[in-house]
Amino acid sequence: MLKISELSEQTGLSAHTLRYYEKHGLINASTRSEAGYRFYSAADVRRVQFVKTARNTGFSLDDIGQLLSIRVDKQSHSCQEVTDITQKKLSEVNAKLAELLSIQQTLELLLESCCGGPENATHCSIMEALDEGLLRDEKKAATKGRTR
Amino acid sequence: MLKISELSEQTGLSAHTLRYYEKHGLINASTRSEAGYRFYSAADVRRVQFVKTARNTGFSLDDIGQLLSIRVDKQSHSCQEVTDITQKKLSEVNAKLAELLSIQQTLELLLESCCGGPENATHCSIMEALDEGLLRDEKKAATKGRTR
DNA sequence: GTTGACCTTAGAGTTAACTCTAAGCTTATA
DNA sequence: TATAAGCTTAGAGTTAACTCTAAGGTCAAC
Repeated sequence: MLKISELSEQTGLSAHTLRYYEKHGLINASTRSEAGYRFYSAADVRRVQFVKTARNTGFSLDDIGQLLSIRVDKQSHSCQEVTDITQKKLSEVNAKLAELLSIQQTLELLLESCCGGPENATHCSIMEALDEGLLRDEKKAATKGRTR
Repeated sequence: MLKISELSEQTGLSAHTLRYYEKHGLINASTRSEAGYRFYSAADVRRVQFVKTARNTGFSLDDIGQLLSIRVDKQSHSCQEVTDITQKKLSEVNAKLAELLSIQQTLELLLESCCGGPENATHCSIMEALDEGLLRDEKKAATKGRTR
C-alpha cells in the first residue's frame, strides 16, 4: 500500500493532481487509514498508470472517464466503443494538425520574405503581409507583384 | 466612420470581441459620438484587420500587441524584432506539431491494432496497450510479443 | 411619443486541467 | 515532547481568449 506521496513519486503525477483526478472520479484510494490518509493498492496504481498513459496519448479526462468505465467491465463493452473514442480523438488531432500545419507554412513564408536584419521596419515584408491580409500574395501577384 | 456593428460585419469579429480587444489595448475607436458610441475610421479598420490576420496566423494577443507597437512606429523598430516574434511563434508551433504528430501516430497504431467490432472488449488491444503503457510494445517484443 | 434595435459599462461565466492556499490534523524522528 | 514533514479538506487562482449578462442610455422609424 502506497501513501499519496509514494504514488506521486512512482507515477510522476503530483499529489495535487492525484487528488484532482480523484475528485473527478477517475481514480481512488481503495483504503484509507483511520486518520483518513489515502492508501493505494497495486490495482490502484495500475489504474493511475492507465490514466497517465491515456493522458499522454492525448485523451481528455472526459475520454479517460469513458475508457475507465469500459476497463472495469470489459465484458459489457465492445471494441467498437473503444475505437469510437479513439477515432474521435484522432479526428480532433488531425483537425488541429491541419490548422497548425497551415500556420507553420505561413510563418515560414513570412520568415523567408523578411531580411530579419537591423534595418528599420519601414518596409518589413512581414508587417506588409500582415497589413495586407497575407492572402493578397496570390491575389495581388498580378497587380502588384511585391516579393521580398 | 463605422459603428461597432458595422465594423463587426466588415471584419467578422463580434462587437463583444472588438470591445474585448479594445479593453486589452489592441484597438481603439478614434472618435466617439456625444453619447459615447464608438466610431471607427478607415485607419481603425485597417488596424483591426491587421489584428485579425495576425490572429489567423497563430499569434497570441500578446504577440499582436508587440507587433502593433512596431506597426505604429516602424522607423524605431528593426526587421529583426519582427522576425524574432515570428520565429518564436514558429518554434512554439513546431513544438506543438511534434507533440501532435506523435499522438497522431500512436492513435493510428492503436486503431490499426484493434478490430473495432461488436465483440466485447475483454481482449481489446487498445485497452491492453493503454494498460501496459504503450511503450512496452517494443520493450516486451522479446519477452512477450503480443501483437494484434 | 413609443417601440425596438442598438449602444454603453462593469463584471461574471466558460473551458480544461491543473495548481495553489489556508487551516488544521497525523506521524515519524530526535 | 516537540518539531518538522506530510496528510486532510474546501475552495480559490491560473491561463487564454473570448462570451455573455444586467442595467440602463440612445436613436431611427412609425
